[in-house]
Amino acid sequence: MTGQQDMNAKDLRRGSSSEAVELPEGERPTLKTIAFMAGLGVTTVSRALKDAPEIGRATKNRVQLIAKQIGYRPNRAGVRLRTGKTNVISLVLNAQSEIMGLTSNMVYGISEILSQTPYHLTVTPYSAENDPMQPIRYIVETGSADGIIMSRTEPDDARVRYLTEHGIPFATHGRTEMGIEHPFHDFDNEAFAYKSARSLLIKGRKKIAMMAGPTSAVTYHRHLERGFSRAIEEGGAQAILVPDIDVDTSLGRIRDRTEEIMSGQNRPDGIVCCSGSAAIALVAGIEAAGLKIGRDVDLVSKQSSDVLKWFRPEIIVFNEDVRHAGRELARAVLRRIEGVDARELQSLSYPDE
Amino acid sequence: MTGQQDMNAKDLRRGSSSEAVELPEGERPTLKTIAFMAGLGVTTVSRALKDAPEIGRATKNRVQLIAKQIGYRPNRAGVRLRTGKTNVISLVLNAQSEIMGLTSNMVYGISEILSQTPYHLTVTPYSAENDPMQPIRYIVETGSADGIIMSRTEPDDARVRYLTEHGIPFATHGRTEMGIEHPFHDFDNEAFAYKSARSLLIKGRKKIAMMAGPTSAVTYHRHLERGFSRAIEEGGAQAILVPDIDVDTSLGRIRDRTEEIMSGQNRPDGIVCCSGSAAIALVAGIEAAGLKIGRDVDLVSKQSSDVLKWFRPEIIVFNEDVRHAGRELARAVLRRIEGVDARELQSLSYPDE
DNA sequence: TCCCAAATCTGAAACGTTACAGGTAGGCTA
DNA sequence: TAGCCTACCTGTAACGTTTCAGATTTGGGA
Repeated sequence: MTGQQDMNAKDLRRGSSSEAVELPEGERPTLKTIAFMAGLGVTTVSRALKDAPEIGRATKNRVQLIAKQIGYRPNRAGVRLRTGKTNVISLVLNAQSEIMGLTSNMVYGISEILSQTPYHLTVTPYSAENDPMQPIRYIVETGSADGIIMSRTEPDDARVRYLTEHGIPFATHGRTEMGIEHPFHDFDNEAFAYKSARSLLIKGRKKIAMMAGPTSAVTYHRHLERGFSRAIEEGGAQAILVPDIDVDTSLGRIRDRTEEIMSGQNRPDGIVCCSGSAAIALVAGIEAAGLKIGRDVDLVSKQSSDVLKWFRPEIIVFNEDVRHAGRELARAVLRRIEGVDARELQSLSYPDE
Repeated sequence: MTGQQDMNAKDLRRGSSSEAVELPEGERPTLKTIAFMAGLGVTTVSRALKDAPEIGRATKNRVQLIAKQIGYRPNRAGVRLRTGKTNVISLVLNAQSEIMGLTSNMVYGISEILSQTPYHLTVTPYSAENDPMQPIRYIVETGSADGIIMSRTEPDDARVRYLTEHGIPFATHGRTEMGIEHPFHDFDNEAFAYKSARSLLIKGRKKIAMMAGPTSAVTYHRHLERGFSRAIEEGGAQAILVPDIDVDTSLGRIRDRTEEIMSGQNRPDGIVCCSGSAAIALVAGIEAAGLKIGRDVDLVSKQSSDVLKWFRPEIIVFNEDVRHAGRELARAVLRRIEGVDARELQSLSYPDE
């Protein structure tokens, strides 16, 4: 009864004030729309929708029902302006380093998780010429995301330091070595390199080379080297160093350089490669040198799509599930935003044959 | 002089009113900050920053200088709330159809253009199980983007119709056939199929098959068929139909099916393929059937990364520059948002050997 | 001298949301 | 009966921007 009277009183009050509230408006419904329909104040509606304790059970149910019925969705700009919360996760990527499907799978993995939340995903690539800090600084200065996911993590990563200092939630694809605990997901490249080298040793290969990550700059390069060296030492084999090409090198250059090396004196009889597309260029170089995979040399590669599986001649392949990495990273930033301790948001995935 | 006096008067007035404006605030500068510094009203500052005609030259210069000095950037939420303009372009993608680097290159191409504008890029993948309309509807209903870029365009595309009716700017990767003029960028798949088939005919191939786009659903499938048929007819060759596999088929299935076909009676001696990764699976199938590329059968493929260039055995390759497509599409939506006529925003790119 | 127009500038209101600081009604205690 | 607590609800202000409807000043013409 009282409620009903209130509502009428309110209608009148509203109607007489400047703007008349038309109910079946073609516009998007707002809190005001619901408030009018329910005969309540917008404050109450706002609280009812987020299950605040000071609102009665019955009212909550009624408000939530109306909201669902008319398809209410909070206006992001309103929320963002008022609270500063953007509901955006930003993926910061290096535009150069595209290891066959890496970016796409990462994006899809992240989206899988975000699609069940109010979060949107924005993608911010930066080119190699630019400072990797630039997009990060932009996001922080303009407050354009609640959390950041980034790759190409370095042992001493300026971005990690900066974001930690500013208290911005983030997760990295790859680990750091700077004594700062932060959320990450990493593929166990040490295990991959170890297993890869082992599989070559088992085939009787004795002079083994590795095509690693962007030299030393990126942390996983160190992991690869660690696993690789361990296997080499254990197997009493010889490591052949090829420091002048890495995953970032153009495929043409990789092919040419491989041909050179494979035509040289001390050529490897086994190669560990950590990128699917580079592997294809390697094969081209090897064959250009007149050698045959499986006979003169064996090749093990990591891949992040399943293309290499069908590649002939046969390459031993370990899979890195980047989509899974995307899911893990998304989950990690979200939970970090919720305040979960960074140490609980660190995960590793293992090479899968 | 007068200016100076005004400023003092204003400072005083402000200072005495409720909120004291502290200058060296650690917060992000807003219009109010500039207004205070310049001794002007926020309205004037807002107008001065966008070169409105009713503001004096001197004032504009002064305001713009201050803005630059203190690194002012408009608050997106404020603008969005007030004007409804999001400064967001949304890329809507099918998560399944990853034709080797397509997504990444598209994203990078778009970003290249957007990075010089106030626009951000959000990515919204949808899975094959879901209705392709769903993300589109979401964007329109929540007003979460000023423009949309989408791929997998169909001859009669519900999304195109919906967006056109709602007056939302968009650009498609691929053409429609529904009599609606809209911005698009397309790779000339007809020319590609024609040239590809021609190159096989020139090698003396007479029974030619094609691995086309997702059957008939997507427009470019028709273009491929048109170009293909034309070449076949002109060359008096025989087209071998393989309707049960297409680019969306899993690589494993493509390989197996290819082996079947190539082991059969009426096997093709030339194949046109429109996806790089599918080509690799094709080769696997061909070799599994005991045949040799270059001797028993020739293969022409489209590719969107340069991986196939180094693939052995040698495949004839035409390049589709998806990054360029991304740039074109981004430019198209932006100009469409500015109100440019759709017919001026339609472009085609040609196969490049 | 007065009036008008042009050139500049102005405050208030509004977009949709949440936080703050209450307000009211009803029931319970003393 | 008074006083107080609890449960529930409320209006106002604020986030930063742009739009609206003026306000003020200046210069010039009559």
